[in-house]
Formats: sequence, structure tokens, C-alpha cells
Amino acid sequence: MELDSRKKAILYAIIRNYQETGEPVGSRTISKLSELSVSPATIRNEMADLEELGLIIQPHTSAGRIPTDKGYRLYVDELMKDQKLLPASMSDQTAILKRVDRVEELLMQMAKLLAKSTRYATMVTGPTYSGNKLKYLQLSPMGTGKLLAVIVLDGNIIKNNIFDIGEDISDETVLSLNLLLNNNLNGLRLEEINLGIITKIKEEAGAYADIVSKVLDAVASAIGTDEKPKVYTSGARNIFQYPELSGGDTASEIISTLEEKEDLGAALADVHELTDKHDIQVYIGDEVPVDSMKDCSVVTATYELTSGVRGKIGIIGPKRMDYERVVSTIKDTMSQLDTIFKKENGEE
Amino acid sequence: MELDSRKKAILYAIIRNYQETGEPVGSRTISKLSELSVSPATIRNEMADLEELGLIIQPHTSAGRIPTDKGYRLYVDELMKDQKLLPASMSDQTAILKRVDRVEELLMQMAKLLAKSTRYATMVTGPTYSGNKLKYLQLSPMGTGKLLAVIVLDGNIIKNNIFDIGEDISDETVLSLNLLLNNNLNGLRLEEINLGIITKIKEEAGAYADIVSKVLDAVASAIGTDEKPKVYTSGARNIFQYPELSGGDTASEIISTLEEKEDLGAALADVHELTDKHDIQVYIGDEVPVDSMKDCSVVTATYELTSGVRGKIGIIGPKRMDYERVVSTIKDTMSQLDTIFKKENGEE
DNA sequence: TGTTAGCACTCTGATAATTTGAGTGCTAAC
DNA sequence: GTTAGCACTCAAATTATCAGAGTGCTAACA
Repeated sequence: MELDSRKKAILYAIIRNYQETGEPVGSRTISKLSELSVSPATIRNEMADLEELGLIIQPHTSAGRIPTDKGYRLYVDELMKDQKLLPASMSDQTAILKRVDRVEELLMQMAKLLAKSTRYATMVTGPTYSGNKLKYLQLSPMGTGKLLAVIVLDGNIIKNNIFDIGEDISDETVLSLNLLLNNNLNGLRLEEINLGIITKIKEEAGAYADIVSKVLDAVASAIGTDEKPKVYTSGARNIFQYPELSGGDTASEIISTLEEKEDLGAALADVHELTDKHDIQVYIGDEVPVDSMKDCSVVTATYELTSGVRGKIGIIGPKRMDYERVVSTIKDTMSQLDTIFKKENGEE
Repeated sequence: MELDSRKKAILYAIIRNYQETGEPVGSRTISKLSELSVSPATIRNEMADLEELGLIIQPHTSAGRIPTDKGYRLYVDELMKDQKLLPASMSDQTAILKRVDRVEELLMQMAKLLAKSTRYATMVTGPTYSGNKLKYLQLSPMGTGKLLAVIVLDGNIIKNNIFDIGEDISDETVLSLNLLLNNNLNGLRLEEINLGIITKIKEEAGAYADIVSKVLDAVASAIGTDEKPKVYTSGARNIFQYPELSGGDTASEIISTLEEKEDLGAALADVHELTDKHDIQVYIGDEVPVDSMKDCSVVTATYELTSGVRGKIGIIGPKRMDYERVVSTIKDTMSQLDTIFKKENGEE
């Protein structure tokens, strides 16, 4: 059986209507709603075909139809239109990303903003700094037998670590270590700090090889704290708007997953090749890589702050979410982010 | 009418029973349950009195009684017994605080632990650093016209700030500024850095007074980011266990408040005088200073990491929460925290 | 005077019966 | 291929019924 254009139109109409109402939609509704002027009976015939194709089902005899996961998939892949959103600056919700100093705050703000404008739950993972360059490394003596290492990465991301070195060293030694380390490491990407370089530095450090070793450990662990990237979430309460999610354990499970955050980070992190511009991906129902969200759909995208500093955002809603609006909202937010960030960088 | 000891016993029994079941409790139940051996009829007479005193009510005729807010208040103030909890190390839930490096992680862990062992929702505010001393201040040139300030407080709390100074300065100047600032500021509490000291430093800085001024601004703003202290929450899902909270909008409101966190921080922050050891306070129903939680009870306590570094924790549950268990769990956790922290400090 | 048994009364919550209405599939006519 | 008509189905809403828990009151009792 072929999917002719009328069947597509009907499927489209069913999905759009179900998105709004959350109720199974019947043949009469479609007949009145859609611009193709055919009788309910005709629609019924077509719907029977669509059901046979596995694109829609009846929750029970004598109910209207609702889309299946497969139906949504087809919708997302082929039927969905590129919706043009009003520029955020002109829309009534004034959902505009403000420039803030700290990346952390910006991401939190982004999560909130997306939650507000999509009216779904959102998550934003903190950026991974892979590919980032070491800009500056500063050691300072900190009391007895301790050193403070301040590590500055490209893009002015700052990390600290205080660690034991087990012995007191003089200020001059610290100074020369600083010099040594900066000379050898500055400008390198973190992956580039390999054994060869480490050995070389140790040789030059002579008697202080041990300390160098500890410093490098400290650097690794300071960076390493971002191995499990932070996840910011917002709009959890929006889950309650959708009866299909708020009933039973589902809501509880979802809220809990959003709260724990670890699972989210892991699930979002797994794929990281950039296909197109923002790498927008749609996961429907069972496709969602988080167990507790198998009743949801999740739309993810990749953002980029500065070159190589990337993270993921995700919008979590019911399967009948308004994919078109979500996608265009994401795009809009991304372009705001681009503007802000290019500008912010440009100013430096 | 007086509250004789039998009435108290009955009230106690009603509250304890209602805590377990969540169902209105009738005279028969009390008669069987409580050790005072009187007939249901007698209990009924007493219950009528308790109702007249406003300590319990009937949800409707021919239902059992449930405690009123006033009833709970009396319970908490007078009836509640000090429950001795098994030491956490011996209990089955192995809810033991582990020592971790970063304060942030420790607090998050504490929120989770409390949520797990009380089975209610929890919140933990980040510490306020008032009273903390400046241990070390480090300026480093950072590209053109920028300085990196690293601020270390007592207890090895580290803050960063990168800021513009509008002009290039030589490494030597930075070095001497470092010296100047450290000589004048180290060991001071943050409130002690007043105009007098600032003026003095500026005078000594001579031509670099402007820069000093900017550095101090940077210090202030780095510290200032904690004016709205961070709030960590956990166990939101526990709300769903209690029908009186999970129905209607209540759950949604609570979850949303927990997620937003700002309101929580504000509400917890308002009182900060330490009355007794941990300053445990119980807010029942309308007493709770957060609107969305008027149907809940909240138990708060103050923790102290190092001297003067204090924050609050809060346990959020239904009004019929097990106050005794919550209080003893808090005490237990606090003493764990003390142990860890004294030790951690001792090691330094 | 406090306690208790007995009893009529009340109200909720569960279960069952009934009704309504939306929606379908099928058939036959166009 | 399309449509009107119609019998049929099923969920959801409405109503009826019933059992049970719990009460308040009264009168008897210690």
C-alpha cells in the first residue's frame, strides 16, 4: 500500500489535532478540519489503511485514532514543516538570552528560557572542554606542604586545585616551576600533554620531578571533574500539564531522573559527532536512551560556545509534543547564543 | 478544659497512627493500640474534648480524627520523644557521609543522604562565608589589559575572577601589587575590609590606585556571587509517596519550588541566629515561610563546616511527617558532618 | 463522677447497573 | 472512488445500591 498525498494529509491532521487536544481524533473531526473536503466515511477508509500501515492506532474500538511512534517518526522525518518563529525579540514572551559572565549561569539561564518558551522540561549539559587549550598555569604555595594550582583554559575557563606535595618548597622554586611548566605547556590542548612532554618537563625539573608529577595529576583531576559534565534542568513542572505523563509513576520517575541528572548526562553524552549545524535529533518514545522517559519524546541539539567547547541541550515532552515549535525554538535560541558568544569573544 | 495526661496519650496515639496510615483514626483503633485500657466509648468522649480544643478534627461526620496544625504543634513542642537512632554505621541503609574534596559535592551528597534516609524531600543551602578570613590573594596578568584574581579564603575556599583594567601593566608591577595587597589584607575577615584599609592601600599603591580599586571590586564580586547562596535539593520524588501532596497542583508547585531554588534559599536564609546546638526548627503547615509548601511541614537545621561557615538544611514532607525520626536523622547527620570536618581540618 | 455497652444515625468508598455518546466498520447506492 | 445510512461497540459518566467504619447519645453501671 502506498502513502499517497491524501493519506499524508490525514496523518498530518491527526497528529496536529492530537497534539492540541490529547484526545483520540475521529473521522468527523478530520473531515471538518482538513481542507480536503471529503466525508467522514472516506476519511474512515483512509484511516483504516493508515492503521494497517502501523502509523495510527485506536486505543479501543469505537474511539478515534492516535499516532503510533512510527507515525510520529514519519511525521518528524517527512511531514513536518519548517516553522518560522517570530524573532524572540518581537514575540510576546520576551524570552531573550542575556549575556552573563559565568558560563554556568548562562547555561542555567538557557535551560530556563527553553523551558519557558517551549513549555516542556529541559536539560542542558555543561560543556566538555576537549580540544581546549591550556592558556596559563599558576602555582602558589599554600601553607605548609601544599600548593594551589590555578589552571586557565582558552575561553577563560578557570579551574583550581589545592594539593599536598609532602614537603615545603621555597618561593623561588615555585617561581621557577611556574616558568618551566608554562613554557612547556602553554598553548597545548589537553590531549596533547602526553608522556613525551611530561618526561621532558620532569627532566628539566631535576630534583623537583616528583612535584611536577603531582602538579600534572592535579591538572588532570581539575579538568577531570568535568568528565561527568554538569547538567542543568528546568521546567520539570511542565510534565504535569500532560495527563499521559502525570498519571501513575511516570511523573515521579521523570522528575527523579531530572533531579538526579547523572543519567541524563550519560545519555546525552554518548553521541557527539556533528552532522549538521546544530545536530538536532529527535528521539520518540522507545528511542529515548533513558529508561524512565520511554513515554516521552526528547529533542536534542548541540550548542557551541567557542570553537570546540560544546554541550548538549534536550527538550523533554510528551510524545505528542509540538516538534515543529520545539525545533524552531531551539534554532532561535541557538542563534541568540551564537550572537552573544561571538560578540563576547569579539570584545576580548 | 485541661489537657490531662490521658488526653495527651490519646493525641499522641492519634498522631503516630495517622503518620503511618494517612487515614483518619477512629476510637476503636486507639482503644486497641494504646496501652491505656479503656473502651472506645471513653476514647470518643476524650476525642470530643480534643476536638473542642482544636487539636484534632473530623474530615467529615463519621470519619476518624486527624490532627490539626495546632495538634502537631503541641506534639512537636511537648509530646515528641527524643528518639535514639541506631548509629548510621550500624543501620542497614549504610547512609554514611563520605569525605569529599569539594564543599559543593559534600553538600549535594548530604542532601541526597538525608533524602534517602528520611524519605522526604530535602534542601541544603551553600554556606555563607561571612566571618571567613582572607587567606591569600593572587593577581596574574592575563592577556592584554586583563588580570586574573584568585582569592583563597580560610578553609581553602577558592574564588576566581577575570577583569579588565584597561591598561597593560608589567609583571613587576603585578608582583608588587600582590605583595602590597597580601600584606594588607591577609587574615582579615571580609567585613573588615573597610574604607580605611582601602584608602591606606590605595595610598601605598600610588599610581596604581585605580587598579587596586578594580581588584577590590573584583574581590567583592567574587565573594558576592554567593550572596544568593546555592541551594541543593534531593528526593523530590518522595513527594509522590504522600497522596495528600501528590494530588492536585500541590505536587507540581512543590516540585517547581524545589527546582527553582531561589525561593528556598530566601526562605531559609532569613533567620540566622543560633539558638541551640544545631538550631533545629519545625515549621508546620501555614508556618512554612514558602507559599507553595503550606500543605507541608519543614524541619530546618543549621550546619557548620568550619567556624562561621554555616548553612541550612531543610527536610520537606507532609504535615504528618515523622518528626521524631527526622530530627534524630538530622542530628545523626550533623554529628557525622562534624566528625568529617574536624578531621579534615585537623589534617591540614 | 467517670466508664461502658448499646444503638440509631451518618457518611464515604466500593461495586454494580444504566445511560449516553462518540466513533467505527460495513453495505449499498451514487 | 465516494458517500449516506445504520447497526454495533465500547469508554466514560451518571445513578443506585450496599457495606462498613465511625460517631454521638443515652442509659446503665461501678
